[in-house]
Amino acid sequence: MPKAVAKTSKTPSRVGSPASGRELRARGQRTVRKLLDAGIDVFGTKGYFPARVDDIVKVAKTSHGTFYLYFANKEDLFRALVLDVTEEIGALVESLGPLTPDDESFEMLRDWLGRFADIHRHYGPVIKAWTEAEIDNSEVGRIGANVLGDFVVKLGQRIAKSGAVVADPQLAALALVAMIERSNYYAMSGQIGSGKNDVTDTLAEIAFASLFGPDART
Amino acid sequence: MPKAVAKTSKTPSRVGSPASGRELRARGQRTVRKLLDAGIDVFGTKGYFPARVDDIVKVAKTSHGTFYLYFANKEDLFRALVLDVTEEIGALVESLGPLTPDDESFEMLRDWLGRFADIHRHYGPVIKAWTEAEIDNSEVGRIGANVLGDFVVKLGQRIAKSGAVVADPQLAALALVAMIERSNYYAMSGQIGSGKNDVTDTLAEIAFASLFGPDART
Amino acid sequence: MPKAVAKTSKTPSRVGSPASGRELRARGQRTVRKLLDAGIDVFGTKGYFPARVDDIVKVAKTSHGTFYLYFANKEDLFRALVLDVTEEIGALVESLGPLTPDDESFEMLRDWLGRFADIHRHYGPVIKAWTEAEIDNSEVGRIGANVLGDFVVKLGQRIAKSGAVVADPQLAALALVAMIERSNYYAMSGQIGSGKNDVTDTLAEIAFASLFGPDART
Amino acid sequence: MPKAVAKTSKTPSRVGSPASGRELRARGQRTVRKLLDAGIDVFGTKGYFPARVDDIVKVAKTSHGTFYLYFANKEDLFRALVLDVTEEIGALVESLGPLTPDDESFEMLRDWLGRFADIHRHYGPVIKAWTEAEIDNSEVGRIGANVLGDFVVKLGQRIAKSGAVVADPQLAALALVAMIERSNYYAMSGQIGSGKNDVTDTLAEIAFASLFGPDART
DNA sequence: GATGAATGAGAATTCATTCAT
DNA sequence: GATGAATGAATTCTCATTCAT
Repeated sequence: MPKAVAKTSKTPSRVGSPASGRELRARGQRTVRKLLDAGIDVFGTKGYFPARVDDIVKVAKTSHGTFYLYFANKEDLFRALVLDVTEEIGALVESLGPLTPDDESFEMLRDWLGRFADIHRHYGPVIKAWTEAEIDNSEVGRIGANVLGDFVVKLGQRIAKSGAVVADPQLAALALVAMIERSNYYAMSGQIGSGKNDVTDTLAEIAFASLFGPDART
Repeated sequence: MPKAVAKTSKTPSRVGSPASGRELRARGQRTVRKLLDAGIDVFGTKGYFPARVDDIVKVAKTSHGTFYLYFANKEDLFRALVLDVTEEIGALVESLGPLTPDDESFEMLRDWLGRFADIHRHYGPVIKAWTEAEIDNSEVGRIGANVLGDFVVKLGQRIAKSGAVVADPQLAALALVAMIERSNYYAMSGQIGSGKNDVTDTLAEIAFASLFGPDART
Repeated sequence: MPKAVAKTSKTPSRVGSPASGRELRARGQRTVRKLLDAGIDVFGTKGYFPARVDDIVKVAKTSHGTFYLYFANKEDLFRALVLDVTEEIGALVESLGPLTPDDESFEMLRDWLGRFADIHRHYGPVIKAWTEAEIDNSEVGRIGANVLGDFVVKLGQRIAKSGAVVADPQLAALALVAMIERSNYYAMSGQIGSGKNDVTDTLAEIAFASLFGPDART
Repeated sequence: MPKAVAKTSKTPSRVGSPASGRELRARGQRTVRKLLDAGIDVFGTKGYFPARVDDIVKVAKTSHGTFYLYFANKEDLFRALVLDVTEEIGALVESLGPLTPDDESFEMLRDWLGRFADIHRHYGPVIKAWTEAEIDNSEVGRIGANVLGDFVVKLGQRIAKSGAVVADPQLAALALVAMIERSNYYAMSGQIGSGKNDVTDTLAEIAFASLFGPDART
């Protein structure tokens, strides 16, 4: 079983510019945490653009003034969140093992997809918003693209080495990543009745079958 | 090969509320068309939320006042566009033939995906924005969900009847639809170097292989 | 019984500037009439300021262009209406007979108030709007004030000559005019259940009693 | 003589929706007050419809943003003012004593009318605008009708009990209320040269005489 | 550290008026 | 004479950001 991912409220790796360089005491840390959590909440509920600083502030039960004490603006807070996801997913991607047409590899893939789903469930809102792409022309869009890009490249390599007969491993990887990401998105937004495990199983099944055929695992 | 879909400037099926009920003369029709096309353009360039009525008006080379003569607001114009796509995709979905483990069926599927890609290329911006989900809690989100929903159901039926061994045809269908939609999205937003045909081929390949194995077609 | 007043659709004494000086043929006259009637209607329903040229045009079943063919703007049409009422009321005021503490005079007063009510019923909307006073600093307000002013003066003279014991005949006249005008206004706007005759009777009664006491007519 | 009514700057009973629920500190209260006072001023000067939020804001020496911090829009501020007047007039109406054909009762009535005039002088603009009727179909119109309605009913009861010979006490009350309200209105809008006391005296005189005859008080 | 209040630039919307057919 | 369409100036309203306490 995958080690659960989300340390919901871990103090963020880096905080927005205004506070940068400043050492935060316990109280400050708590406030920042409240704001970040509120961000996940609000971005998830309304989406990136419709989200108002006011909404975040209300959910976090703080004031406007306080918000700008720790973040330069909405995007700044968002960036902080994105960096967190990026890190988590980056680590996950690195951990993807080789693909071979046997049961063991299938299990590995399924577990791995389960961990991906865990991340998605927690940071879903952020991923969704960031998928909304070119946000304000900012770097955020690019970061997102990079993460997915790394994912695609890694999976492409695994496919290439797997001996599976696919015309273009990179493109195949891209299609599979698209499938994995979107399916989890649908699952998260409650558009699917089925639970997480079913979805994960199906994704593993399809990905595996598309490479080695439906009969590769007994 | 299917004749490409988008008659960019076909008269829209339904026009926004303000103009509703009014019979439009040639001139009016031209203006509405200019606005709709400008909408596709601007939504594609900046995304739904950052798009300003002002941008649309500039591209359409009309005045602000004229815009509100035909549409109640940005969302109204967007809805008109969505209805168009919805119609096109709905028709396309209906035309999906049975899936069988032979070359002919594979060709059929690839052609069909090609047509999907055509629609996507033209209405991409709209689909993207609408996929970006429940815009403003409006009905638009729901419409989108329905269209994709129909797609999933139809594909699910085809899979169930195909004799392929999949645990849950509906879930599998959903994953494949997710893959198809997102891959085209990546392709459209230029995040992929490869051309349309490659992407379509790969999608057909994966979808087919996931059902019948990589060796089903000679 | 008073000769009813409203020749609803008589061609207006003077038409708005754009058409001024031009001789109107039958068709034109009909159009002007439709617009004036629509004006009464719309001003009555929504009030002067909230009334839109568009509303008037719709009620009159004409086009925007046509409106401006005959009137310089909303105020111009309104002015035309006001002139009509002004004329009617002016004539009525002139016809007010002497007040004496006898039955005959009471009858006369009641009839006279009945004729006032008739005018009010037909042109009520206009009077109401014009009472809204200083419309756009225009002359319209002043016209209205003048008409009421003439009314007050005339009644003041009648009171002064009547031998009634009132401290200040002019002020008393003003108070009575206020009463008469407003009561009819309430009656017109349907805020009173009672019919026209009751209201007229009551007004006559009060006005008479306030001058000669409740027992003056037996 | 009654102590004049209007504490121009009393804290308003209820504030517009946006601020609702929020507890206002001293500073905020002052701002709301400034806006309300500015409202009275501007509505008085230009009338309800021609008044621009911009005008109010300028008079109040605040910013646009601040206005919308406390009121949803022009109508909202207006409603707040109307509620204030409503309250004041409601209380006044309750305090009207019995009418009897003697000097004391006459004095009472005159004093009472004086207090009415005081309210009218201060809130005149508001009363005027609101009397201008059903503004935007909003509840405001109805509130106004209610207040005047209460007034009419109360006065009607007093008349019925007074033993005066009037055909229909309710209608008579209505006519008198119409007279009182309108006369004060004329007085306020400077259309009358005479001072407040003269007007009040005349109103008392007429009302009294219409019930008991000109000779009821010595 | 924290907060309520204030601000103003930018976006949306309305509507009287003009124009081409 | 009549009309549908176009226009843009004037207004309303929103919301990120700053400020004083």
